[in-house]
Amino acid sequence: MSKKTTIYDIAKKLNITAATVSRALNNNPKISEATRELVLKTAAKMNYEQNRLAQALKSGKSYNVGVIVPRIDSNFFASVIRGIEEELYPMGYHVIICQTHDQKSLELTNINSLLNAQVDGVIMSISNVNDADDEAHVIAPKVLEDDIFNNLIKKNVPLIFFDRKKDIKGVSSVVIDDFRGAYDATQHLIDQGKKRIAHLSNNREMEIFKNRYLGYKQALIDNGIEFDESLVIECYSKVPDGRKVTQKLLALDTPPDAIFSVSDFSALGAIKEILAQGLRIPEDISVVGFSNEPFTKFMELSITSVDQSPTEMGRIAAKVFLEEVENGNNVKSEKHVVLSPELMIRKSSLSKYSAITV
Amino acid sequence: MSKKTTIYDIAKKLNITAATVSRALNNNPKISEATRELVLKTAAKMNYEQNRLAQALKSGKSYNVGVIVPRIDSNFFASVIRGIEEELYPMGYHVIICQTHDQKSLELTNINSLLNAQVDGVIMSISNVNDADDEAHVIAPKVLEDDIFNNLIKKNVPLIFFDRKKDIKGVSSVVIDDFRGAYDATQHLIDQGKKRIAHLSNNREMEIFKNRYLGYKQALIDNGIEFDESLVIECYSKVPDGRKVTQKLLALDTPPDAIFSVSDFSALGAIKEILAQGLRIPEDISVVGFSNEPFTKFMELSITSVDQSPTEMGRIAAKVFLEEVENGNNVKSEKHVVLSPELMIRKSSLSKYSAITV
DNA sequence: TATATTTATGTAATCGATTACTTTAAAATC
DNA sequence: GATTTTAAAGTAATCGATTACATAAATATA
Repeated sequence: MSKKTTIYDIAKKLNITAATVSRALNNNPKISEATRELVLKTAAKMNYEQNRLAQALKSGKSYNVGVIVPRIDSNFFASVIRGIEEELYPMGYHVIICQTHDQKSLELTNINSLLNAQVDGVIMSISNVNDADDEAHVIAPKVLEDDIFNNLIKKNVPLIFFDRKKDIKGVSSVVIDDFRGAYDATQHLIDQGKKRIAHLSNNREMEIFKNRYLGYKQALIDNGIEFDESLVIECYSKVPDGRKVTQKLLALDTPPDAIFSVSDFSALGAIKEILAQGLRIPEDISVVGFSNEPFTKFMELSITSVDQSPTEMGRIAAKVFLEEVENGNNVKSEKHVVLSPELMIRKSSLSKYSAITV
Repeated sequence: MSKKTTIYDIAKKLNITAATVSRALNNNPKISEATRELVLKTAAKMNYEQNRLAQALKSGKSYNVGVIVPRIDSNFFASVIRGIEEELYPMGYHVIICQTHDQKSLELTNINSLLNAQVDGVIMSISNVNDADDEAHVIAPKVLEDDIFNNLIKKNVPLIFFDRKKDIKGVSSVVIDDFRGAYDATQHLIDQGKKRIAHLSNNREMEIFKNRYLGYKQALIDNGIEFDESLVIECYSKVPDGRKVTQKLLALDTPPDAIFSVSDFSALGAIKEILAQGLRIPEDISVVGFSNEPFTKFMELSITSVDQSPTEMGRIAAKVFLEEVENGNNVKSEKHVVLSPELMIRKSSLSKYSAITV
């Protein structure tokens, strides 16, 4: 009952060979119109469906693409994935999604596992280095940070970074202009009359966080505001972490009058702490986040944030992948796409009468 | 350079046959310890990696499992997926995630596409019927609602529903006790002194929404409160929709003093509308949501909600799948797991001095 | 020592689809 | 009518791994 029909079944029924059936199904020109129609009709009648595994084995292409993200439970990554899917599904590709939960060890495991599954490419946002990694060392003692990706590159499997990238020869990337996003956010705070702007950063070995830091710094300098290193604190992009470090900032002799965070989640933590201490937002302290997560808009006290057009980012990453696949083994030319960020101005930073973006 | 080593390469190098190599790699007992070690060492040296496509073709198992959800951009579904992954990854399975965005047409497309990819099973939460579906009719004119799943069942591909299920012979499911979750939430509101409790429902052709509705109703009856149909409104599980229908509720001659919503998102919409109209929460109106999305805890005005232990739900769904796979073609015995919900009491419904859960 | 029994390996088919190469038959050309 | 060209279909190898069956070599038993 559940045995699947193969081209051999069709061939037998029609008294022709499997080769002919295959040609008919693949629109091969070397076949008569009559047999093609006959095969097509019979195939439909017999409920034939191509076995993609066999096809994949023969062609060396699995039509599966791996997508590795820190977590899918964030609007940003979910939206990027949606963009990727929108672009790849119509081309016959499937997307295998892997989460690293920001653990390097899982990143390694995932890549090997995808490689093993014969994916035709990997689109990923790299993880923050923050696990003890003991386990990883047991599993793969000698694998260094860069070897993870070299493994992919050696096998000629297209790799595309988005958002959290790394400069690796031959690897393309799609990011937003983080420097500008941070610059604009900081400039906005200055425009609102803020003078002592703190910065919730994150691991600055990662380009996105380094660039946001630099954009923030440059905006201060360009406005003649002294840069104060003590107002820059690193913390994970989580609510409790944001809250914890804000506590420290508020305990300073001269606490900040604004906070620009690299993450909406730590920005939310900051807000909770500020309100808990009985301070007013934005009158006493303004807050700006990054990523434009939906909750920033939902909050009663809506949060100003930098939009990264994630769906667009995903679509473009997918397009770059498709280009590389078509290029095949040709000399791989890196492609680097930089999208423009957009500041969404909301209540958490709007001191005056200006308009709210959304 | 990038040609992958196969067992034939290893065989040639060692002057043995591929069969022997295969046996050595698969821990087949019919082989000498000496050759096994030799093969293993050589394989490692030659960077051998098994081609899963070939293996899949031979065994008829792809070691891919499809997971279909309305959207991944919700903590609930993302957590279920995480649970599934935690259980399946160690067993060598990969998870292909598909989103339907609550469109039946996409549900159909996804299932066919997964079938085509030779997945070993499908774990899914069905979609709400809410698209015009014109496109779907063009693509697959005659496919009726139930045929979608029959297609899977006929091919003997294990299907497991979670959360949003449907009663289909031979199909297992993992859900929470929605009736109880709703009953507990409503009872809680009554305990807080509320007497006129509205209910934001959703398409009650779906079991989960029907059961939540029934639980709500039963709690009223058990407490001697008259059930008022005009206080029950259906709306999509989205913020703007929740807000819209709340507007109607507040415009009633006798507006409600509490709202129990089947969704945290529509609950949030309700809260926005209530506050916008200058009413107080929970003094004037209490609000309880469903799903325990993280934002319900994050809000300054935290939202009472029903937790569905999504990670657990995912793990169990995966386990049920594994059981069915092991059972193979044996008579399939349906398995129906029902998890217990937990009411998380927070500010949005806490009139008195009782304790907040989290 | 001859025979029976293990043990280790080889041979070849299989999973389903594709494709270079060949063959057959029909149509075109001289 | 004989020969060349073209169209359509067949043959068989291939992708990489697995495995039932066959065989050879080593060991145990009589």
